[in-house]
Amino acid sequence: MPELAEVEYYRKQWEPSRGEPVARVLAHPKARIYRESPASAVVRALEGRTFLGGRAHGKQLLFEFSEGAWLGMHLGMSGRLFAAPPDRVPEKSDHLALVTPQRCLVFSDYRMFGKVTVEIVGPDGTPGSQPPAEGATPSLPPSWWQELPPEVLSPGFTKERVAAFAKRRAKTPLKTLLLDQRHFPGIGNWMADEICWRLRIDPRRPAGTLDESAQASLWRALRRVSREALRIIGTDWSDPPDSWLMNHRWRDGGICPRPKCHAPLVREDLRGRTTCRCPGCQR
DNA sequence: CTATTTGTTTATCC
DNA sequence: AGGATAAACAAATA
Repeated sequence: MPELAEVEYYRKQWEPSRGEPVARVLAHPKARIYRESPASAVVRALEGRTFLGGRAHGKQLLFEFSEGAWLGMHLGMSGRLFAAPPDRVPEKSDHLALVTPQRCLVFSDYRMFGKVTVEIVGPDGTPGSQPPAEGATPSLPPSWWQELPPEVLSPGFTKERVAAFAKRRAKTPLKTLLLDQRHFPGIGNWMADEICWRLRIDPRRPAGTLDESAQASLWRALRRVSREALRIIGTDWSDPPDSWLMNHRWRDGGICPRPKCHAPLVREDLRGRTTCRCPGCQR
């Protein structure tokens, strides 16, 4: 489910525990989310350390703990984060729970397309199993985090990057292009459809058919949708206004919300993903 | 019982 | 080499 705005919302759910010690870590050893870092390693790395807070980058999450411990996370299709009372009895899909004096921080993911990773990073940024010395400088994030592409709302995300990518993948449908996390981190299925719809461009259109002005429009629409989604959904999961395609895309018989269009929306498969478009205003 | 799902990775072919 | 494509992963919900 989660795209960049939902991921940001989930990140915030653990924030109230900033500064709290992790007394106990509950991890289901057989869960597929531990396919990279075994549950035992996650427990060992986090138990007894202090939770220092989290950050989001597109669909990626990174939580920091004292003494250079970092918990990486991807929510997959069905992952979600929430805070519960500290005496919570874990439910079936609660694959990871961090128990602090005040709360139980839960990662729940019934489909288990999500994953967690854990890494201990030395004060010089090198991965190491030894905790840094007392009074050491704060550790840097793991290298994989530092190598992520520029976020869509960051200065590094330029029109030129978008144009170059569209040119290189000229035959790829625009919607498929937008789902590429190496270039558009955090854009998922509904945001990609929303962006194409705002541009009035058919999501099946080859990316190479966009001229310079359409590429610039793409850059703007992508950033506007991201910014507004973060503001509306990322803060408290409010519903976007009905002027957005999103509120109409899943219902059978949905109608295009664009003023003076109101054509029936079409839902069909595009490269394996359900895609919603308006045949009336998207060309 | 069948179809569907807001995601990523991997294998395979070109 | 790198792009295109389909399948695999897994479980709840309609």
